[in-house]
Amino acid sequence: MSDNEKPTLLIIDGHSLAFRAFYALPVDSFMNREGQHTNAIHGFIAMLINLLKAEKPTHLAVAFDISRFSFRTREYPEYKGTRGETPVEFIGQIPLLEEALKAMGIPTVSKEDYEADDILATLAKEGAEQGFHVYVVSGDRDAIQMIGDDVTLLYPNARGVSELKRYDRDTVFERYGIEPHQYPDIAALVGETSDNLIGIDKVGEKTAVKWIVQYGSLAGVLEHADEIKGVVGEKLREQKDRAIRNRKLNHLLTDVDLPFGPADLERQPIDEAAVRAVFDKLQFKTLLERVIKLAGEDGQLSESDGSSVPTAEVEETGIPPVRTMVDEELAKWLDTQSAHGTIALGLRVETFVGRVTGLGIASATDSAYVPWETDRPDYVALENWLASDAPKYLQGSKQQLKALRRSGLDLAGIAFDTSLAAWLLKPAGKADDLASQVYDFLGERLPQADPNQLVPDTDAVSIATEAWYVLRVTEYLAEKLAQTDRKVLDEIELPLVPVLATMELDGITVSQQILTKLSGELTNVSADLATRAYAEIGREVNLGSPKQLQQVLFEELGMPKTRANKTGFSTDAASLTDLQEQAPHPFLDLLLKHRDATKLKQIVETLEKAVDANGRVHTTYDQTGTSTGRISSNDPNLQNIPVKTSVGREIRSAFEKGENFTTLLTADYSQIEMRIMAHLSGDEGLITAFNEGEDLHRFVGSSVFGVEPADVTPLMRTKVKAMSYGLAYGLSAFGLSKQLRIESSEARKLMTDYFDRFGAVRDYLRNVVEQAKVDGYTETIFGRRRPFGDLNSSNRVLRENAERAALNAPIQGSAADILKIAMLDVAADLRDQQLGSRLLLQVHDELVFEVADDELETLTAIVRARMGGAAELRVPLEVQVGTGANWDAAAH
DNA sequence: TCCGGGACGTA
DNA sequence: CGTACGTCCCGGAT
Repeated sequence: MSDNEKPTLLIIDGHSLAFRAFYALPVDSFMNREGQHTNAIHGFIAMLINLLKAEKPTHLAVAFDISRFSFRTREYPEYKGTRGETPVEFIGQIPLLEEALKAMGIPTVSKEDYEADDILATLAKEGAEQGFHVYVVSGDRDAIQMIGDDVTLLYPNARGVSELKRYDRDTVFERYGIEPHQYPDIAALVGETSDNLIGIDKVGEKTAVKWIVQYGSLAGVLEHADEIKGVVGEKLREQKDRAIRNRKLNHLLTDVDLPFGPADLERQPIDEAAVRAVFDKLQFKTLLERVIKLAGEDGQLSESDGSSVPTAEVEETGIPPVRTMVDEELAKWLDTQSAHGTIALGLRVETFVGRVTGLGIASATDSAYVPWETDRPDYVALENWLASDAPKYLQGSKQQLKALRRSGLDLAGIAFDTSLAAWLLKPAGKADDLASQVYDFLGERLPQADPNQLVPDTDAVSIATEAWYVLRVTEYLAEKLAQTDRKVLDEIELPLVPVLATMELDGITVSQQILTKLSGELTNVSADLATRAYAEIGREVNLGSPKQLQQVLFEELGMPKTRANKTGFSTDAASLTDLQEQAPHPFLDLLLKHRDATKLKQIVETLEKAVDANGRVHTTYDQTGTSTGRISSNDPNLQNIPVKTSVGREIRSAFEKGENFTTLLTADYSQIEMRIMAHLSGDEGLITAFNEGEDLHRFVGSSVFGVEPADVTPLMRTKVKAMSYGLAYGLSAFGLSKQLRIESSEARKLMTDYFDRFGAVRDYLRNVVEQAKVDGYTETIFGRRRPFGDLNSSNRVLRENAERAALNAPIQGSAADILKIAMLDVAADLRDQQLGSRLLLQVHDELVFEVADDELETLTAIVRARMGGAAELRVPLEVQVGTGANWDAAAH
């Protein structure tokens, strides 16, 4: 029997969810005419509606604790003793909630002397045995032990209750590295503050997991307690009774005697009259509509289709009514509204807990809601339309494309994205969601509709109405966008969306083994360095606290003051290095090394957490993350993986080729920004340097210092290199002198000599800023604009900051454009030639590929041709290619 | 729990 | 007194 044929049992820990809702929603905004607070009830029911829509359970129940006393408090009176008094506003909400649930036909269950979690555990076990797929909703971590092949836990995120996270065996393994049934063993060792259960001192999650993996269970750990070395071992032996007690208490009973079993919990029709009465008493008007509508959709209510918005609203705003459609009606509607796929429609994908639950599709005059259920045969027309080139307008298309792909659907024909367009118009600051765009651009209010919202504080409009708003925002933005930016949107940004989405979904293999080894080593190294550092100053400080370090360095050790910052004096690496010269002290060196080790340790540990069940790490690229046109990478950031030090390169070596691939291939542009400067400035000297010079910096050095290339010393080369790179950032003589640690007079002379030889570069850089002052924006080679407001500011700091940014923008931005074009061209070749090799990473001037068997030669040729030919400049674009089994080995 | 600042990794 | 990012930790405010 496949999972989607199985009956679904949804069971909820009522108290824990109501309590979360209570803290998530403002108490004062929810009160009925009798002065009864209702925020917890409102939040709970809103969440419940979402769950019913998303999971479509066939059976369900809500379990409640009867009191805060149970067999556990009898055995251990301190159990849950840290919990304060129940807030007075919460009192009275639970009975009302139970009343509302009863009216909705939802069974509630509780039992004297037991906690709700015991009831859930019993029902979960019975349900799984009887062929159900069970969803347990609980905010108690002990519920993890219930998870199994047929039991999924939905757990509210730490951040309030706005999202539920799905935990199955795989996610538990990813998160903790153990099987769900082992979780109570971990918790017993670590302790659980919210239950007032104290664990073994010095034992955190990491240690507990290590032990349990090694010895299999808590019993195994205790058996081998004598073998465990160090302070933790002693603590374990001293305090093992705590773990034993904790384990006894956190074990959930699975044999509670209940008056009914899972099969008796079939969903019942709602009692509409009773629901109206209770909801009226609670003054839940919008929730009432949603409950009635939901019952209608599920066929649990005969009348009221509830699927169209009130006509009054239509007259006020011009929003077309939403029609819910499937099957032939949908097929026909799609064909008509899109005029056989020639007219663009607004599209919006509704998701809940990462799954597609519905689609909103809109034309200017009509909108449709399509509930999404897997395995429906009649979506062929919809699937064809989605996968076709028929134009669609979206907001935030990449995320929705990914959701569709995960649900087995493909999406093509992305013809506009209001997020990308708004970013091109104004590339600074954070990207706006649809509601903000509707407000900012149209001046209308769109009730927030976060698809993952567990407790929406307002009623969302239909996803179909959102799709209609996407069309309207598109209309506004399309008119605002400059011709040049429109071209960038159409030819670069929009086609890049599916390329980035694929890269994100593919991910890259990262070796857990290497990371684990590194993290162990770095932990030891940093602990050792810390101990030695403490010895030097005779006390322990938090080496990660700049404030405490200031105390040590400038007050206790009386060192000379460094560069000032807002909190006192800087303790950054440059300042510490300076100090080491002026007032040598062994502490400084140890501190620097400790910083180094802990930083790398953090990076390794962050990466470890990001590895998925398939051993791959998936970043998210932010296409609207920069003001220059670059893309940024986050969660985790794979664009700042260390490379400069040897330990850094070890981290890089953990990035490996995938199992069915022969090698990784990296390709990067050499000196792309300098080449762009040569192109844009037209400086003959620099152009010659690129066309003839084997070693650019040697060539430039010979010119600046007036010696033969062969006579350029390493020192001269270093100076010229720093000068050249600094140019594109607006480096000053002062900055150059500091970086090279030379006199400012020498730095000034270096700059003068440089510009004597490469005068057109100076003229260009000046001209960029002058032109930007007139135009109010800069422009890249491909027409990407970046507006500047502060170039004529009377505030010198603001103005000069803007000047440097303006000077850099066309250079960094053009380089970004070029790599994006290269990515598109390479991706097109890979697709057209049906190759198995895949583009995995982008790091501003570098691409990383995974090479399929027998494709190395073909891919190398494609990469060289496409990257080298991405732009026609007055200097060649040089591409360096390297291969190897891991990212470090593939570097050249 | 949130937020700014400091520090530091990358191109 | 060098551009563009993201993430971690700390510490003070909430």
